[in-house]
Amino acid sequence: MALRNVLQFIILGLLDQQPLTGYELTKAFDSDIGEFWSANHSQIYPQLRRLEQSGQITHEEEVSGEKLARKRYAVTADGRGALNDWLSAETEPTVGGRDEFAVKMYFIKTPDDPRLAHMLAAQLRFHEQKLDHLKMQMTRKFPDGQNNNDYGHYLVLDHAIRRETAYCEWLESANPNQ
Amino acid sequence: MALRNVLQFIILGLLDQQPLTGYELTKAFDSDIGEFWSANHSQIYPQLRRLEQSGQITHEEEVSGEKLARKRYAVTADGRGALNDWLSAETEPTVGGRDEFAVKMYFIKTPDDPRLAHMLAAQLRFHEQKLDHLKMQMTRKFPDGQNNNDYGHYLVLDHAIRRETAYCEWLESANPNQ
DNA sequence: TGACACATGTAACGTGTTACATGATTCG
DNA sequence: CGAATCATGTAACACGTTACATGTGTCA
Repeated sequence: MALRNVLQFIILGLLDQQPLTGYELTKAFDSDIGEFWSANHSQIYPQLRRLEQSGQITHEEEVSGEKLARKRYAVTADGRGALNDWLSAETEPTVGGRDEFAVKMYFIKTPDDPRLAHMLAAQLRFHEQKLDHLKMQMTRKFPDGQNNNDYGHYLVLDHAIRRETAYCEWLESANPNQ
Repeated sequence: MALRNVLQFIILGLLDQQPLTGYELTKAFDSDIGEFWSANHSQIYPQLRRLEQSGQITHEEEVSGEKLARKRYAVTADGRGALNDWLSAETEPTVGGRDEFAVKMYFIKTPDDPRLAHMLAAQLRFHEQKLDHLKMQMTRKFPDGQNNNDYGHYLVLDHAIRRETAYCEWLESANPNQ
């Protein structure tokens, strides 16, 4: 299977919700969507150029202040078509995402390994903190389960919370001193 | 943070368990360890060459039949040192592994979307099957919780099972018709 | 003798990260 | 007026996937 360049579709999807600048797109990958896909501005700007050249997006210059011109991009009919084709296509399930810590654990031979407790504790601190942060976002954005107009957003947050919960439970269960 | 070339350490770790050929290393990434890291032979053979050039591994020629010479690699003292340094170093926690399906879900606006049920069902079939497979491996390799001599192997299997369980539960909960 | 697994390598390309580079706006 | 953020771009490099390429061993 050829590489599909998923980034282009994510950009189309974000621009379909509302027109955005490259800078705003970049920030979007640091929030909710970043839980399951990330990208730097150095990938985004060239991709925007290619999407515009192929007629899937257009931009308007927006001037704020004296000189600063930013480009606000919007999806064209063509782009919306490509987005819907992508959404409707069968999705190759994700297999074996890379996890350096899990691989390190594979090389720990016995529960007595003196490094084990510290390694687990460090990861647990991080993932517990992340879980807290995600739960706060959930209560802030979806108080009392209101999610009918923004279901996808709710789904990925819920997914991330379940993932981090399972990760923490694994880390706790892996500690033989508990 | 510079890219750390994790692959080299995984190879060292696998060779530290027992000497292996490039072909056998390649197969290792299709089994247990493949749940959290994968690599093709086209990455492995060049990496073996580099590891040998830097003195971290050596190889012996092994001839089977008339002509077929395979190279069986083993870790040197240097290599074992590098492996232990890697294992002992702090591990940058994994953030936001890429998941194309989760990203697609982000763009589903409402629970009424006509594509939703089919999308969820297809993923659920896959992940349920995978979960079954993992559970079978677990009972086959660790009947009655015997894992003291192969703890890491047990840990990653357990991790993969928890991950797939959480994934399935998410997919089921995301289906509004249930 | 044909298919399939074993076995090793290189080349081309796509994707992702880090670093380089520049300048404007806002707010204290 | 200095720092932080807004804003856009390119270049170099690292990593990963797919395709190309070749040959042996085993078993039906």
